[in-house]
Amino acid sequence: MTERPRSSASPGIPQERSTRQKRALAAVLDTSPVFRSAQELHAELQARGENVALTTVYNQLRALAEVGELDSLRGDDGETRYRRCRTESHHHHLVCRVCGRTVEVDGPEVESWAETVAARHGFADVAHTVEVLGTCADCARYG
Amino acid sequence: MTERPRSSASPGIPQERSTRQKRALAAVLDTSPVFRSAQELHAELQARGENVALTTVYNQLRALAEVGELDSLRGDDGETRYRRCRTESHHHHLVCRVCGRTVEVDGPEVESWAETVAARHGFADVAHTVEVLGTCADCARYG
DNA sequence: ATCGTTGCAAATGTTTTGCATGTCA
DNA sequence: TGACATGCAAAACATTTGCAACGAT
Repeated sequence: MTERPRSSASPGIPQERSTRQKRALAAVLDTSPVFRSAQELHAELQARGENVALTTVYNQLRALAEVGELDSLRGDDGETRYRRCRTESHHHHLVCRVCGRTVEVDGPEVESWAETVAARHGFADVAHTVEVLGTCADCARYG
Repeated sequence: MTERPRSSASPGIPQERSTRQKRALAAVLDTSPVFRSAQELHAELQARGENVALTTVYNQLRALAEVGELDSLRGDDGETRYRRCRTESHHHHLVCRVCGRTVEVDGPEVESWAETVAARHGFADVAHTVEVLGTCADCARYG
């Protein structure tokens, strides 16, 4: 296996390519403040007249989430929902169980509590998930 | 529709029945300190020589969790894991990502933080999920 | 004898994968 | 052109459901 330099790309590092489908999905995600499932996003694309295969939506969402460009959330119904990250820093979510509206919140108390609790039990490399679920003001009024 | 009193049961309230399968599953759950999936529990039953259909395991787990006898947890892999409740009161979990060991922890800070954050945004009927994931001392040493 | 329970088979629903074809660079 | 992306069809999973047979009370 004699190696030979490629023309203009580092070996092994795959190139991202811009496609209509990626752009369309990105556009939908950009205008979507709440978490949405692959199916919902796919439906939205259809509604916009963009034909993108469901498979592709899945593939993209997974890839984007892996790279950290999307926040993902697994619901009780088994669906994974995605949303574009807004804040760079670590944060948590306050989700309305009725309309799905999401507010990003941070919580120094929680961070330090998690650290403390973990340390007390000898745990290292600590990560944590915090989700607060409730009924937002609007939904409580009319729901 | 003339009504007539039944011999010994209130109408509409179903009776629980004790079966070999239920007992077997309960036994496994009793000796299981960590969260386990339906599949794992089913395998364990097989290993013990108890033939219980996977369907039944699923049915039971769902029923038990509904009644609040089991804590359930949805993992990133899409599997739901179950474990017998230990504490009556509200609590959270500190889970070792390597061996799955679980410690139950409580956190007044978190509770009040969740309340506060939700209230600040006008959310009602607040529930929250908190999970701390880390590597426990043993696994960190040898892992 | 009743009526909850079981468990097979089949359905459901989400997500992944194989692979031939399309397309950006 | 050539590597990555797409998308159909089908697989892979976890879980649920229909329903006939079973068994605890």
